Amino acid sequence: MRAYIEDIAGHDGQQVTIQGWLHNRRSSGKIHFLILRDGSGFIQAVMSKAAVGDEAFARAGHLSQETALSVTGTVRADARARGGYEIDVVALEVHAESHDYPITPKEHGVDYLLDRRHLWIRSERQVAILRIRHEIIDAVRDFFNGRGFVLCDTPIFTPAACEGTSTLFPVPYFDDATAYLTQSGQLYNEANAMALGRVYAFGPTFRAEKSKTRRHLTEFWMVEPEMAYADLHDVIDLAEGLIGAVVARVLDRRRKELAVLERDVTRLERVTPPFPRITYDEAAALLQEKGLPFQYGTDLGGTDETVLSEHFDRPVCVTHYPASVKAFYMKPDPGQPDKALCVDILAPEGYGEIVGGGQRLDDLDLLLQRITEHGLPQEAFEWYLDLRRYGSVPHGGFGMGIERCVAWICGLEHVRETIPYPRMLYRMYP
RNA sequence: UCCUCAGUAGCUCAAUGGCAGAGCAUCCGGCUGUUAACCGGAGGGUUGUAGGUUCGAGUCCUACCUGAGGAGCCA
Repeated sequence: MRAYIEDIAGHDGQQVTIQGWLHNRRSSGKIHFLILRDGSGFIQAVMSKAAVGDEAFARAGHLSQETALSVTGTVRADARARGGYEIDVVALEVHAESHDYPITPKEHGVDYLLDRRHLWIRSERQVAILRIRHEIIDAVRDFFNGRGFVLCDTPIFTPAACEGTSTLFPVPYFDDATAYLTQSGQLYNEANAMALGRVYAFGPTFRAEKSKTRRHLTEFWMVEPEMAYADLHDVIDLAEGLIGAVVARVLDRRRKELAVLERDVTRLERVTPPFPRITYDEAAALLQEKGLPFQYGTDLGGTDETVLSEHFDRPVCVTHYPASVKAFYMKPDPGQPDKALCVDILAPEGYGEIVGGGQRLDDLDLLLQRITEHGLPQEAFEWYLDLRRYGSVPHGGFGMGIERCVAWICGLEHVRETIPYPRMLYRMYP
């Protein structure tokens, strides 16, 4: 009977066939220990010379790392085994050999591993990370789908460097036209929300910034919800609920993977709403109190984010940034027009910004004024301005970066391990 | 674009300016409970590239290349 390693506990005492690859092998004269992996897990198969005969035993002694094989044997609970079960081998079939597999069970450098990312993802640690990534994405979808949000994706090709701030990737688009890879579905999301009420987009995002830090990729995934008839508090409540639900889901279903990563789960167990909410002014005071060379009125830098997020034991919501450091479409606070109704959520343990969003500017005249102030071409935004001409309502939303979220929940040093094939400033292979 | 660090065997790393080394991987042999198994043996080198200093350079100097971390930048 074919069985997957993740289901092995349900086959105790039965004879099963595992189809997979040889992860590692140890040998002790008349007994081989074969560590198998099949994508769903890892398990130790025990092959004794007495059980399979001299010839088959000798052959198994030469199997190399990542040989594709099927192993048939009896499942047996064993306290000595990691995972609690082993397989006593009665037969072994090799499907394809593997010679000189480059990733040995010893240490390797980052550059070496990234050049072999297509093989690196076979390792136990990388499999754990990618399964947690899957769980996070699944939890995000369930969260929105269960709250009446409609998945409504936004285009990857966009017509112009719309917001005039971040650097975009240009792409030839027939004849003499140039398209740009999206840096955010934000503007289209607002149109979608006016059509469907509550929507979310979930797709890749591209930034051509020459950023070379542990928090940056040139291609990353972002989930962006947007709600009609919503204010800043609704946006913060939603983001808080999402983060709480995602962390709870991973803690509930991916304990094993977190253990592989040696993640301190007590730090994650504390991540329950409500999260602390502070204003930009309060954050600035806190930073100055801690003696950081922070200049009031500017955006928070990487160090500032790290210090702030380490000050709290759960994600912290920072609101009301100066309007001047935020995008043109942010709605100013009626009580203090120089501040924007925006929120950034900083993950704890120094992981920095994972969410950015706020309430959108819904007044036509003020939006026109902002477009002018930012030196943006009004004609490119006519469709966006239409949203204010035909039944404008208070609305808002946010974007959450999946890779930063995965890095935080997994406790990783760098976002490059959070996506199967990271795209970075100087790396596009494999 | 700038700053810092690194580049030596397939991999991870040693080597005071004085014979190019170890562990792992590979191959051969040993071991019936191993957990990155262990023990013994063998093969494996244009020290990133190009110059320079020196009796002598992996080591010091210059330039370049490649990578890493950070800054700037990044709603």
